[in-house]
Amino acid sequence: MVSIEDVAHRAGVSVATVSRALRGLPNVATDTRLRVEAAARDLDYVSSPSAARLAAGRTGTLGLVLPGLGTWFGGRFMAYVHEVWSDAGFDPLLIVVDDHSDRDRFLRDLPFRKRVDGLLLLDIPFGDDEYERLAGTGVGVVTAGPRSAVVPSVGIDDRSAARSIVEHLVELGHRDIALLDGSINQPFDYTGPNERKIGVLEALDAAGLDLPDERRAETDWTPGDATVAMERILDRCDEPPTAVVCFSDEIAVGAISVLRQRGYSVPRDVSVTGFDDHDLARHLGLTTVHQPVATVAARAADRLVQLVATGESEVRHEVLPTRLVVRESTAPPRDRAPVARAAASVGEPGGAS
Amino acid sequence: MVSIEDVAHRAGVSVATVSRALRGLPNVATDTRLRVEAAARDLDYVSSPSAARLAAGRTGTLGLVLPGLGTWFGGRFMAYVHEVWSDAGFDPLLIVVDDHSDRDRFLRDLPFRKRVDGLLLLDIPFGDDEYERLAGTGVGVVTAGPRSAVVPSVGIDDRSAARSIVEHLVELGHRDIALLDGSINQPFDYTGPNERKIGVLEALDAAGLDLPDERRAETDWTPGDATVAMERILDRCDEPPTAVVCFSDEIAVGAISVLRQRGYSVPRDVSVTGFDDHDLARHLGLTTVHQPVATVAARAADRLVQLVATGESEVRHEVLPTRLVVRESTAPPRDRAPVARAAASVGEPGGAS
DNA sequence: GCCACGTTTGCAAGCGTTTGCAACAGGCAA
DNA sequence: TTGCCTGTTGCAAACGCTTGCAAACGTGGC
Repeated sequence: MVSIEDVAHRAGVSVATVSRALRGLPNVATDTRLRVEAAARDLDYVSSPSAARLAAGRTGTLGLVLPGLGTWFGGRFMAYVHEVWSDAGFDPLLIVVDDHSDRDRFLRDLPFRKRVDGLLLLDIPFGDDEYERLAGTGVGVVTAGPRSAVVPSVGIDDRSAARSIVEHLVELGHRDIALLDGSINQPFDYTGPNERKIGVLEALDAAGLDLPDERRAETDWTPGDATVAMERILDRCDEPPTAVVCFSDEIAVGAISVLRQRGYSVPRDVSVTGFDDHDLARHLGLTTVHQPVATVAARAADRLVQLVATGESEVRHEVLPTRLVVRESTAPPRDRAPVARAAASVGEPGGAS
Repeated sequence: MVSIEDVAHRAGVSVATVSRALRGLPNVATDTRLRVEAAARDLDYVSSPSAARLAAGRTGTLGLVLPGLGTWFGGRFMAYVHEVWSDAGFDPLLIVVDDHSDRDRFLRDLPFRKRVDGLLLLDIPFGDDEYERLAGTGVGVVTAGPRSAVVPSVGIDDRSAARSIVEHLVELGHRDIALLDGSINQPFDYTGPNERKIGVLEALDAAGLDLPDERRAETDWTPGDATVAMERILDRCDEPPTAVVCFSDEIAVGAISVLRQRGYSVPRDVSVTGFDDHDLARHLGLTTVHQPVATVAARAADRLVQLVATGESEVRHEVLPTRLVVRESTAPPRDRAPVARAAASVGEPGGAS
């Protein structure tokens, strides 16, 4: 293994100079730099991150703390963050905080100590004192989603986004609206979903509508579980709802599949809305709220890089716009004639009744 | 920052003993170990990975080289690998090799040197000499997908999986089969897709069918591009195909959306098949091939861990089973009556004509 | 021709571990 | 009692870099 010392010998300078030259520090004469670079190239030298990190006292690593990569959103977010961080010369360290015990352990053990220079917390809310505890370890902290007084954040306005979905349905004339919440089995109230819930309730309230318990069910964010939840709602209601609000596009797909199996046509009998604007949503004709995952992720990632680099400490909150995207899964409710409970149209993928 | 030395003082032993005790090495007396552990706990000590790595000459990191995290498959794969590796105490390092220039640069610069102990190559095929070059850097190498004589691998039999899809269509009576290939804009022939192509051609051949150019188009694996490809096929063919084979479920969704927009009913007018068994495939009623992403990823990840730990060098190839999953997007072709070119049924998400 | 000054370079002390080797303590057989 | 062996421990040398400080080296102004 060729080390910095070998390069120093070959270039006829000290290791200190090699270090400075190769990292592009300013106080190196141009011809020296050239000579060093040539030597490094000749020897095919690559520097050892471990050694550099130890010596410099930085980890060159940033932590991304998120609730699982299983969802479309989580995977996407991680991809964008990765890109920004690698470009900035940081290695990402993934920390999955999936349930309550994960969260407790995370907070108790602070498992990122000596491993990261900064932390990006996605959608996992903490109390102010908990943020203090995290920041108290000396790492920079930025959140994507949760807003608090102590750490900067980047996010969307989940509440008003959710409101706009419901308003859309109300405008179409819906009054019997059901909610497929995403929170069961979840460690805690993820900020986003929680805000969405509030938004939905606000909008319903403003329209003079209510949300009886039987028109509401919780899911674990997977389409599979969404089918169970949708079935529960249908089983419990005398009249099916005319519209179903879902907290993610994936949930919406599950809901739609159940509705169709039961012989309801979407959107003729029941309108369904999603949330996210999943890659497939457009091709499935799903009415949803577009949220700029790429931008949120990139901005948050970048903010953390800046914070770590400059040590700036301004607690600024960035809110990125969402956009209601109306597609074919929503329509005015039709007159409440008895629903034709035909068998699901087998052989029709996502097929209509 | 509390260091190993502080712990040593507190426990009244040398740093060497602390190091050994905390790592669970055998040659430490039980009561010493206990004393050390207590001291470490009292001081809230965590060891510095950088220092440990430098001293031990290992990086504690494994590299995952893949073509992007954008697809469902990529994201999923990465998630499972991450889980296995963190449990084994390794940090994953993601290296995205997205196109030809990425690949060249990867091979030229070997950017993982001094950064990883091993490399897991997903679906990016190299020549034997290139594998030699990679392994020549001293890191362990395992592939997921490509098979070669020099490195161990884990994968599926893409070829026979693709064959089974086509056989299914042939059995249903289809003779005009189109192919939505996934390879345009791709850096190179990803192993999987390439094998799938061969499988499709083999099966068509065996059935005495051919695949004229106009019934074949390439996509970049996104549903959006799949729509373009599907349109191209429809525009070029006098008669539309009665079945469309797609190289991923995401491509299939794009294809279906175009078909429906053009007024074809799936599967009544055209059958469509996917590949992967995407989370949503079930709820979309998509006929596809299930491939065990979780198992492939976990096995491959684990194989690399073993290889790095033990230095074993057996080149074994593991092939995991796939399974044809017939759902509602395929059916026998209907008689070739002129197709009713009705307008797309607006308001029907993925709606049938 | 001298001095002060800015630029470039080298010296050497870390950074916090791991690990080969030697030392040491007891226990046991001779 | 002595010697040997096993099981524990400590010493100290790496590991390969970064960086504060001081020295060396011009340079231009006087």
